[in-house]
Amino acid sequence: MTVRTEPAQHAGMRASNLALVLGEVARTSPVSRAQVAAHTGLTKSSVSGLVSDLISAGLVQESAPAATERGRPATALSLAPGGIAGLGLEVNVDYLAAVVTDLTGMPRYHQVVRRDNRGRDVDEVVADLVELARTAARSTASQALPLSGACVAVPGLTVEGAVVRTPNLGWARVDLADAVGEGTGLEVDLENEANLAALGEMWFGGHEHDGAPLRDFVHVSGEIGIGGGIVIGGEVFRGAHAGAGELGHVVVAADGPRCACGGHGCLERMAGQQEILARAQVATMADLTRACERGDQAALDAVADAGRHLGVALASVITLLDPTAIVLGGAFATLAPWLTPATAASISHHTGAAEPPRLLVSGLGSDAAVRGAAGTVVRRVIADPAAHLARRS
Amino acid sequence: MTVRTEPAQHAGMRASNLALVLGEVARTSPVSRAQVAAHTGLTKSSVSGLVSDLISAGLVQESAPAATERGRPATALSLAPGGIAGLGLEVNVDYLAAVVTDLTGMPRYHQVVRRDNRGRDVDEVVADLVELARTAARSTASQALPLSGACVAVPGLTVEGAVVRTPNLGWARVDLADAVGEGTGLEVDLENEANLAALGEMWFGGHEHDGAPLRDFVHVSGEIGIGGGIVIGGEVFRGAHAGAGELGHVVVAADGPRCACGGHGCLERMAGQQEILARAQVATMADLTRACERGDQAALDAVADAGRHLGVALASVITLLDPTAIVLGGAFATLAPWLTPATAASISHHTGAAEPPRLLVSGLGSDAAVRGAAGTVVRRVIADPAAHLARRS
DNA sequence: CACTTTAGTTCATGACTCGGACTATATGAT
DNA sequence: ATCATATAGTCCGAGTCATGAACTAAAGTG
Repeated sequence: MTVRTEPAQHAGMRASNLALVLGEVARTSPVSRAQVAAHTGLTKSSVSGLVSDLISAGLVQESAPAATERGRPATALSLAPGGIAGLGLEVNVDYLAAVVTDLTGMPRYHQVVRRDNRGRDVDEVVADLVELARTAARSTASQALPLSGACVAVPGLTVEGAVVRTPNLGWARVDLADAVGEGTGLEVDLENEANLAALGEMWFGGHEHDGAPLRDFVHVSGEIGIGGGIVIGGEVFRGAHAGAGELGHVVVAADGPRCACGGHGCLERMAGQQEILARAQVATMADLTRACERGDQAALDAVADAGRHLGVALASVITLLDPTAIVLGGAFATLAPWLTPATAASISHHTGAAEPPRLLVSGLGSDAAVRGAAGTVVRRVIADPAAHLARRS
Repeated sequence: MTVRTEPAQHAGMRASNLALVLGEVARTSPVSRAQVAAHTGLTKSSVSGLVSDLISAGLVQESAPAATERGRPATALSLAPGGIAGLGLEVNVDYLAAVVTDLTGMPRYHQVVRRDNRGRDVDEVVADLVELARTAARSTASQALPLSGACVAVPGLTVEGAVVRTPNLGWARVDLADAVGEGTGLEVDLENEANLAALGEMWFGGHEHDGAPLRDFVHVSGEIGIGGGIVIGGEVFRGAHAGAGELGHVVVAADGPRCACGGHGCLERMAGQQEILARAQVATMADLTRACERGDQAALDAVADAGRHLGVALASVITLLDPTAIVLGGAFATLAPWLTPATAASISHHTGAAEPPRLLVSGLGSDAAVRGAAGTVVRRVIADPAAHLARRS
């Protein structure tokens, strides 16, 4: 039922099959050419030709023949770790970060610069980010890894390479993609931090559902604000104006107080960090965690209450989107031991679903977004190797 | 970023281009071959060949040459009204319905049988539906219209041709697709009534956004229950287990009473027909409409209150899904004059969105789902004409 | 050491689309 | 009238790419 918009030509056929083969290699490596042929439905001869293109492009490598049961041993194919790499960057309220990931998803460079960026001059922060990116690029070059591009995680709404607004950072109309692109010479994309965290969690979080990686889930990131990333069929769901997934502003109390967003009774207003800290009567998240650990009742009550509100929001998410799992990330991951019991109870109190989604806890912490950003770059090459071949020829 | 799963072969290339050309003809008819070539990016010679296949398959027809500015006049192409047709069926709480639609979307047969199907023997109702389908098929045959298939709208959850559960009809595990298929000799699909109503509204409702048909919206159908259909990029969004879009069970009152679904404070429990009628102290929806028309305060209050609750649910839908519009259908369309002011106010009270989606009212009434069902069948042929060519050869 | 089994390559065949040459049919200028 | 120009559509040779069968390669088995 998909509306087709592009003509199918011979080049497109080859591009599609290159992607098919490379995707198979990425998913189940090591594999032989014969296995790829069997899994994809292509013939052995076609696969041979396609693979030789991918090898000469440096995206796939052959390794030592592995003996099979009988017959001629298969030459194993896998993604080439030295083929290309992707640069992930992140601007956030209290840190800047950079990560370089190779084709296999392995991190090859990692740097975090902690500093409160609220109130700082925007140009200064951008300059810091560009410097961080250039250092990462130099390190990558010294490893003889060509960078394919960069992706920046931003805690707010982005449209076509520009930051439109970031509620908790106070930015508006910043041409961040251009700035980083000029500073590094790379193609740069911008994307919402919550969406990238969700993707990072999918690719690198190690969660599984029925033996396969999660493909339909909602990722909740409790940073200063509460963000949400919706992943459907392995892809981020953005809505009509790239504003989808704003879990923090789902209504959890119809008669609730006014939120900074202009609405009333939003989840973020009722269960955001500010509210939890105030109710627990502590100053920082670290203090809150310590208070919970020593069994402080005010802290435990504040967290449980936030968990209940979170459950109300998630109940609506579950009935509307029917995901297979919910992943709690950011501060919610840290608070999970005291938060999730209340959340799970609240979800089941508010839904009648026969098959409730699983409630998982993120293992990546605050790295999820940068790693997702770097992953986005290399995944793009895996999804369309023909474009990469065309660029380097 | 899409994961490719099928090899691209020559036949697939042609199939894709047939769909591309037919889609162009469907979208902008009448068109000339030259225009199709310009819009699709295919060459004139390829388009000629593809069009001649589509004409000999009876899907496209040539009409009289229309004079252009200069040069040789173009032969106009359009969808053939006599090519194929789709049968849409609907089982609902208080009626059965059948509609036949030709390729152009024009209804060629329409029949509704009103009768309360609650409590009736399931086999009897199925037999009635099959009889309705056979009568429709006979009428279609007498018009020399070949039926391509059928689609049944069901007020509940369906999985692979079987009804899993219908809360308001009390059915469970009914192999409806098989029953109708055996009775008519057609390929039969089952689909949720709310989803089909949303599609019907998109294809036949006449709504527009920026000059183009709506492609990202949420359709709310207020029948006995409250259903929701989410359309994203022109396609129904189903979620991981086909359970997405259950707007009726979004939480609108965290401390609300228990709902029939097992949850608490669901929209349907707070603003469903049962609740509205009870609060307005009238017996039927017709009575309610009359009461509203003559300005009865209890009725007006009951409807406004439902509108407020609906607004809370829609506020969450808007922040989560970011649609371009909300379409109110079913009973909500009838009650729109008294309902929408409260709903719109409630939405803006609970969201801080800069660009609130438009709140539209359905023009199709309770026909939306059957027409959507019939449309689904013909759209499938338009989206994949190669499959149709293969079947008839 | 022949036989079987599996992996991967080679090459002729065929199904496409492309692109340019060609025909058809109109309008407008001379 | 006649020619130039513009546009629609067809025809056919050329090029691209997957297929499928025959072939080579490299192991294990009896």
